[in-house]
Amino acid sequence: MLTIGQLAAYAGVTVRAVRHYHQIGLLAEPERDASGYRRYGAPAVVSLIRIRTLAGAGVPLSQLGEMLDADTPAFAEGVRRIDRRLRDEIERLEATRKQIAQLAAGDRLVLPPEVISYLDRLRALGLSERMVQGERDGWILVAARWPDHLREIMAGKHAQLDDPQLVRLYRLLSELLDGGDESRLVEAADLLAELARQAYVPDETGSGQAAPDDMLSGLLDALAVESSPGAHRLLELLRERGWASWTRTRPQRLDRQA
Amino acid sequence: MLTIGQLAAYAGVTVRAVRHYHQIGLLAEPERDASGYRRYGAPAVVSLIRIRTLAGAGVPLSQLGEMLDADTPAFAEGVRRIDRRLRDEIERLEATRKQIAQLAAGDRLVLPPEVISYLDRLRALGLSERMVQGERDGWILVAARWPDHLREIMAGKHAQLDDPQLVRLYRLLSELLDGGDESRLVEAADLLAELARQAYVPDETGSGQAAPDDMLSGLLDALAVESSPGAHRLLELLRERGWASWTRTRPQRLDRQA
DNA sequence: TTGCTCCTCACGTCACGTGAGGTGGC
DNA sequence: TTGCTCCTCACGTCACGTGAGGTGGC
Repeated sequence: MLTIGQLAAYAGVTVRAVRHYHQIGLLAEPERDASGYRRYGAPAVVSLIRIRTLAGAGVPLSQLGEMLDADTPAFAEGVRRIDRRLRDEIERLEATRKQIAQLAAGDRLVLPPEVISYLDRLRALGLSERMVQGERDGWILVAARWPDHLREIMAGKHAQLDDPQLVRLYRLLSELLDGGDESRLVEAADLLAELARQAYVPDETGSGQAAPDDMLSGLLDALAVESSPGAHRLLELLRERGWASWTRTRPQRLDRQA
Repeated sequence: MLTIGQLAAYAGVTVRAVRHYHQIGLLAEPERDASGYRRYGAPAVVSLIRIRTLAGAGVPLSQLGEMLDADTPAFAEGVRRIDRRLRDEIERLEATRKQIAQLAAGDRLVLPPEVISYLDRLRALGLSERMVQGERDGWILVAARWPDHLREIMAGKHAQLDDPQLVRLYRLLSELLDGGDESRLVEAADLLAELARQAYVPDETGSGQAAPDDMLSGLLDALAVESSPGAHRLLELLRERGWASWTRTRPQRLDRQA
């Protein structure tokens, strides 16, 4: 017969863990010897190993009792569910490995060269430093969240700068950020509405569905609205022109005014 | 600027988690707006994503602060350590998947056929039912702990039954379990010592180093000593014949008397 | 006799979850 | 006005860890 220490060592757990399983009723309390010590037989070892195997697979102890009591088909179904979760968890850890590697390779989140050159191009177009910093913040967020998609998204962004209408819009937004007057606001709103009307947007990122645009654009919009004084007014003007909500219909456009 | 809810949603965490990171000083408290609401900028998003990436890799929050503050080489070293742990964890989960599959495939720990046939052979040799049940318990333990090695170990065990000396030993131990007299004990001890002297043991399992023999034999010894009245006496007799400790020197032998 | 194992409370820990009770924004 | 978000305590949870104080086995 085994003491609790021998049992625990054999199953690779602590003595405290075994006592815990007794406490919550997962493992049956064995007989005691003359000194009040618990004495275990072979079946206890088997039970404990089954408990550890399932718990090691991530099954909560509270659900584990049911599984052990389940009949064969129910048990098999439980095993399938556990196996799916294990596969998901392994996938998650593989993805985490890549992310961690990116953290190290990216020299602690300095932006990749394609973003740097993009920002340089914006500067060369005469946009204000404030506008460029807003852009920079946005791209840091994208790089942190979707490092794998950054390259293709940037390719689209670079191509976009070849469109004179968009360049004009950027310049307007930049001036507005620096406190441009009402006439600029109206011009920007007209341009925005026109671009929206042309359905210019779908190809704008050059990446189609690559990035989860909704959340990102919502985020950047939120950052933009609070940081620029004219943003609320611009939104109003846009509404007058028939675009109830910029974020929902054309999320990529107003990101640019951060 | 972002509210705590937007920040949390973007990083894929709960609002409570963000507050928790503030509480323990992992994430800097941002400015508050007129209503006392926390307002976050882009850098907070980046910090939060880094925290989540590392925490998702299993780094304890208490160590995470150091990592974020570390300089580049120290950070790189930390990343390597994390990556090793991630690989280990993935390996562990893969192994767990196999174990779980065994649990289901083994129809809830019914013994595999090669063990059943082995036990049948023991019965055919005239061993008592008590002896066979002891063997059964032992093999259940082996099957639960080293399912992958069971097949090769059993092959060795089957071969072993072709040795008349070992069969003789088994019969003696079986009789002793059922209350055999002193003369049987002496005979068994002589036979054990002789088998040990012949260095018969190293090939006994037929599997070399396949199973972690020490722990298993220690366990089975413990189960055996308590369950059979003659075990202590047999150990004494064995000591008289120059075998100070059966478990240490020839662990495979006395397993058989369970 | 010393050191190790065992026993039972019972509080601590880690990373949040979950109301409790109240205020602010659309 | 209603519903949703935000705020601060503060207790709860999960799976044990960790002494506290005492007894038993070699």
